Amino acid sequence: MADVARVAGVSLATVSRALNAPATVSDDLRLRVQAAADRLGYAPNPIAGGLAGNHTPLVGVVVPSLTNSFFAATLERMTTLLEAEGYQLMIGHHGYDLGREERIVTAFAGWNPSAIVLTGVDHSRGTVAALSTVDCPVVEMWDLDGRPLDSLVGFSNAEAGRMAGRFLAESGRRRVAFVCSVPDRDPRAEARARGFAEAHAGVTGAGGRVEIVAVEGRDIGDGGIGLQRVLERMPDVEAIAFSGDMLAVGAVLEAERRGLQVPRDLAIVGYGDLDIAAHTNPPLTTVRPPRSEIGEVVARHILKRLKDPASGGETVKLDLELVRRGSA
Amino acid sequence: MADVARVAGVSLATVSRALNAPATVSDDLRLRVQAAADRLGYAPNPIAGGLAGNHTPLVGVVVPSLTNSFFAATLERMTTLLEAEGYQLMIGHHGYDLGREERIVTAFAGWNPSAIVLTGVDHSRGTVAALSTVDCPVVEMWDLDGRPLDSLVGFSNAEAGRMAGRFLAESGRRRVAFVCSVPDRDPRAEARARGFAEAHAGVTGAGGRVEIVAVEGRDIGDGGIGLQRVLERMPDVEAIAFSGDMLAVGAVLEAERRGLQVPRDLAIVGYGDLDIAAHTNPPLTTVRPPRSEIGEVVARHILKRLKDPASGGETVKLDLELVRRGSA
DNA sequence: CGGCACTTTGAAAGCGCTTTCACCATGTGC
DNA sequence: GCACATGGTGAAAGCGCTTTCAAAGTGCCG
Repeated sequence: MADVARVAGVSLATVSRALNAPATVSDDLRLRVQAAADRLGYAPNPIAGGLAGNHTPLVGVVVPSLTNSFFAATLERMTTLLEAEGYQLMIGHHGYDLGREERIVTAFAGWNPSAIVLTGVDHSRGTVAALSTVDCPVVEMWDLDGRPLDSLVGFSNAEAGRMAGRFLAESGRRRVAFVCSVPDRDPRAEARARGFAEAHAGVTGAGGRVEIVAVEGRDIGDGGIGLQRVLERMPDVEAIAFSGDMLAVGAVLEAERRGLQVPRDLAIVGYGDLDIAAHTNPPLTTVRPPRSEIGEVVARHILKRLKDPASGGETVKLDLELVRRGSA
Repeated sequence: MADVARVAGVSLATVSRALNAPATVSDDLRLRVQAAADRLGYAPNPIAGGLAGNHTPLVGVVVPSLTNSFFAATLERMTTLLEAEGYQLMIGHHGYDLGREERIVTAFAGWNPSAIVLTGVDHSRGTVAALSTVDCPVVEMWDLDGRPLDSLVGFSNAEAGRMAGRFLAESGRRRVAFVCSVPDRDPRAEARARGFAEAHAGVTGAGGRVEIVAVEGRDIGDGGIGLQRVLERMPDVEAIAFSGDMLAVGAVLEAERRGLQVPRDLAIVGYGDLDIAAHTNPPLTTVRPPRSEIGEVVARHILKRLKDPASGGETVKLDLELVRRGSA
């Protein structure tokens, strides 16, 4: 930076101002400093900047899992937008372990990041404490059913379930089931299950029956297990919704093995709209969560709040979409 | 840190040494400093540390895509191991665009990271230049067919193809095909295709015939297209290998639609061992790349080199595995 | 018992920026 | 024409740590 100052014939302070707060400097100087910086190929040192100022151009993001394509899509979009504005993403994952989340957030806090993004609204006391030591926007994402710390961008899992329940009820299915994976009692899947039952009952009233069945995993193989369990309890089931597409795909395959024709004998609805959903036989009807939309809205929201520090926390509710394909 | 020094009754320099280079300080002092730090809940400021010293506890990782479950598995394992040692991961993705890779690496370099991890061995001149300005280990991963900049952890894509080709030849399939997706002329898929043809010819000699067929996408739907194209050119084909599991799954579904029985009428081999591979009907025989093993080895390698700066670059070749299931 | 090498510790100089504060040169109102 | 507000600029003090260098303390040898 000293070189730039020398070449432009100004002081260090002016270079800093010209580059970071163009409005506070005369046009003439700004141009001269810009030219000098370009000529010398000057790249600001973000570490020094972070030490002297309050914030580093880092955004800490913590997700439960990187291999989950939902969060991956969110992260991908978020990285792209934030990178373009000069921010780097620090990413951590905790596998739904609030203790690990706390450790990650504490580590992030030490970096004085420009923003911190969390997944979900359930956090340990320690996480909240760590967050309060760092003065930056905090955005929670994905969940909507809870009290936000600051900003919140998400959708309602209950609504995802309701969409499926309402749709099946309105297309005439009276005897239905919801297969819910319960690895570590996933509250999101449970919210979808509740929403499903509630909406179906809301439409069919006393004429309908809803069975909720649990399976232990969320892999494709567990879908077949779920189908079998439903059939044991409710042999004349007309439609099944699943807490995830992988389960639903497994159920489509298992139904085929059993000679059940989808959707004639049995309608199947998934959740997630994974790539594979469009390519089963028949293709899967599913509820699509706004995966990359979340990433986009979170990134834009962070950028807005950083540009205008006066703006405060805000809750953004994004919509889900029922993607109708062949299976229901 | 000043507080810790006061409580422990030593100077700032001693606190710094006691915490970062325990060997250079007497046991007595180290314990006193540790106790004081614990009591005060002192957490070192990584930004100040980075500015004063040479390196920040950051590791920059650039992958082509976050939504690709191969890289996601690698990242997940790598994050876990590195996080446990106090490092944070900065993650960028470039979508196979070398220009974006260069921009990401340049940005990473400004952070004086402890290590930089790249995917593949093809990089722009500018990327290499940016890398040379930062004094830290550089690890390339996934590819092995190329000249490493420093360290390299990967496997041979050609070998992946060879495994499939050898396996099909040895199980008696003489008339075979390889369906290769060519989005942006993926050199990895092409290496697998070459390896496949070479190994098959190596076993069958003049008695065999190999057809290589291109498809434009890599989604599940493209597999059916690939199968159709092979059938047009080689109606009596006995086995087909695919450059990816999604294609292979699509082919399994398409074969079923056409009344071809897998593997009796047609053997199918995939590549990738995605979750879904184990759950098609029949389950997919596929070549499994060492996804999370790469992440693990890269992380351990970085840790080793950081602990012992004398140790230099190194190339680690990881093995693939042919997972035999029902489809071949 | 003096002198030497070696170990252990502290003082202080930065690392590359941001930001406060003081300063100077303008323009404005009376 | 003078006091005053206004806008633009520079000097210098850190931000919280690491590391060099010198000093002090320790043990060993002749």
